Order: sequence, then structure tokens, then C-alpha cells
Amino acid sequence: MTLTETAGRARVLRIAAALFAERGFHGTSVRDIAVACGMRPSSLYNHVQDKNDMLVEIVGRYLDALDAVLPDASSAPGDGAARLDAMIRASLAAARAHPDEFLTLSNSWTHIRRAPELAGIVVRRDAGRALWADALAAGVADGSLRAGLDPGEVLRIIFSALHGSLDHRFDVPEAAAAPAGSADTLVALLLDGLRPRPEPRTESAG
Amino acid sequence: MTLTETAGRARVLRIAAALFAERGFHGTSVRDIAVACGMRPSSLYNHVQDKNDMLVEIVGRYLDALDAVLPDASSAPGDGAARLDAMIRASLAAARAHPDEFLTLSNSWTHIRRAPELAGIVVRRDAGRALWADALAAGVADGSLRAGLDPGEVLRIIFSALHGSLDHRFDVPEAAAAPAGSADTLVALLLDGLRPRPEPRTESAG
DNA sequence: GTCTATAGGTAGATAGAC
DNA sequence: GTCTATCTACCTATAGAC
Repeated sequence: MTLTETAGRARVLRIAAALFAERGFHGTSVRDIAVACGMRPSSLYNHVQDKNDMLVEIVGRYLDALDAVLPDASSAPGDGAARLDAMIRASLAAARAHPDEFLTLSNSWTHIRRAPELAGIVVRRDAGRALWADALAAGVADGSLRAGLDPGEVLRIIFSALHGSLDHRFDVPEAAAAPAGSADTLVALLLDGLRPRPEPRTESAG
Repeated sequence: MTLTETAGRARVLRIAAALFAERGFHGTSVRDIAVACGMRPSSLYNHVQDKNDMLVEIVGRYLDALDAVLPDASSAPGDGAARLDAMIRASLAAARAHPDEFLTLSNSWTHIRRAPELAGIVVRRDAGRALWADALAAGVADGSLRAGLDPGEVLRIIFSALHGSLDHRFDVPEAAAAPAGSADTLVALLLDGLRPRPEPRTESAG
């Protein structure tokens, strides 16, 4: 079937992403990936250039999806809180569309940052982060987000909360039955907190 | 000096913890640790049994600190929200007292879970998790925490938010100037959210 | 595009001199 | 308690037959 002309590479990358997401870059050997693909390690190199090449393409796939929605969300109409709401939903949607690619980025970050040939990934991630800092500052300025919280810490918490919403590695076996879920839990928790609001009216942007 | 009888081991573990926290277990070689200690890899084995032994002791140190405060916090007086508030503060205090040990646990979790000889760590962690699930359920039952959110996802978000509050690996260089900070940002964000509350009165337990 | 064979390097860990 | 020397196993990656 000529349809599978590049399916070999796509399949390899899909399987590699699953392993990277589960065990991290350093915890996954080229051998592991080859075995999971049903081939010898040497055969892998007919589909990919090297191990870092896989990482670049896998993570790039998620970053592409994020770039396609995050800038629009960050310039959504409304106040800073509405923009943040839209950005959380957009990021979660992109990550849910490419869960292994997203987790590969998160779980291999220290390697990415230490490898000079992966600097492109760091640049792209930092660019996205600037959008978040913008929306957060705008919300504080217009009064739609509370002031007095350390912006750097708030950003770290938002990012890791996004991660936690998706990463089930820490689940106990009994809790593993969680379905896909919507973005509402994460948005509700980050914007309105775990405590019930006195007024149940919702002000979030659609 | 007999005073330094075990200081060698303590120093090795301290340095190993810093490397594990920064690069993860798989990203840190025994050689790396030895070099950072100013000795040859073989000399390390006069202080520790093997690489996993270091991990067990490092992570155990954080879990000990957590065990010393989390059960008390989880049975704090007040409603479920007050208990959750106390647990967040207790966990953050334990993690801030042993930051490298806490990050070693987080960043090496996939290895810990896959290594049978590290099962003891998993057991201890799962036991702590049960306390969180308890307080969360109690808060939903007594109305101090909102209902309708997936408990498993809420727990994952709480844990990763704790992580994000401490882990600066994702920071851009300009944002790295963040000071120690208090637990207030994390507690405020998780319990009351980023949006300002209509009434500014605080109901949190002391 | 898969394989066998292997290179060249590094991993964790041990033996034994000092 | 540190060192040199070394072991075995595994790592990423390449060469070349089929």
C-alpha cells in the first residue's frame, strides 16, 4: 500500500511519543522504541535521524497545535480573566489533542533545556509564556484578576495545573478510571477556586 | 574527627539530591554525583550502597518530614476547606524544608514506580494521598468545597500545583528572581481562585 | 526497509593497592 | 576512605549484506 509510504515514520514517532511521555527522554532507550515498533534498533534509523530528532518532531507537533490556538485565545475579547479563561481552554484542548506530545515536552524538559541543539523548543515555549504573562498582567490591571499574588508563581502553578490535569502518572490504581473530562474543572479551580462562590452566576467568556 | 563519621554520607546525599532534583534520576549518573562531590565514582560506594539507595534515602527524608505534619493537618479542626487549607500549608512547608528531596520524588516518579525495590516509596505516597482524598470528600459533603468537580482531577491539580509552586525549572531567566514566598499564593489560588472574591473576608483556619 | 554485526562510548558497580 | 584499574552491560549510532 503506497498509503503507508510515510506511515513508518509516523508510527515510529507515535510509539516513541508514548514511551517518552510515560518514562521521559532519558528513561526511554532507542532500543525500547525499536522493540515497541517490532523492529531492530538499527532499522529505526531508516525513519528518524537520531533520538533528538524524534524529540524535536514530537514536541514540535504539540507546539504547532498550541500556536494554532493560543495567540487567538490570548487576544480574546473581554477582560484579563476572560483572556486567561480562553487560554486555559485552548491550551488544554491542544494538550488533549496531543497528550503524549504534551507530556513528552513536560517530562523531558530538563534534557531539552540542557541540549543546545534543542534550543528551538525552548524559544517557542518561552514565546508562549509571554502571552500568559501578558494576560495575567492585564487581568490584574483591569481588576478582573486579584492583585497581590506573585505573577511568576501564579504562572508556574497554572502550567503545572495544566500538566496535572492531564498526567495520570501519579494516580493510584483505583483512581485510574477517570474519563476524558472537560476543561471546566481546571478553569473553575484556577479562576474561582475550590471554595463555592457566594453568587453562583458565571462571568466566564464563552 | 569522629563528628564527621557520617558527614561524608550526608554530604553525598545532599549533593545527589540537588542533581536528582535538577536533572532527574535517569539524567544524573553516578559519575556526575561523584564529580560534584570531588571524588571518583568508586569512592562514592564507601558512602552509599548503590544509586537506588541514594534515591530511597533522599525521598524518604522528604516523606518523613511530610508524615510529621500532614496527618495533624488533615485532622485539623474546622470544615473540609479548613482541613485542605492546613494540608496545603503543611505540604508546602515540608517541601520547602526539603526542596531537592521533594523535587527528586516528583521528577523521578516514573522510575520509582517502575522499580520493584522502590515500592516502599510508592506505598508511603499513596497513604498520604488518601488523606487528601478524605479531606476533599469531607469538604464537598459539608458544603465548604464546591461539588461537581472530578475528585481525581482535583487531586492531580492540587499536587501538581504544589509542584509548580516550588519547581523553577520552567522559568524564563528573567523570572528567576522570585524569592521564597509564603504559602498564601498557593492557598489563595487553589481555594479562592484567581478572580477576586466579592467579599474580601477570609474564612481560612489559622 | 529490514536485518546482522559492530563500533565507540558510557552506564552502574567491584577488586584490591595504599 | 580514596585511589587506579577494570568488569559487564547497555547506550546511541553506523556499515553493509539482503
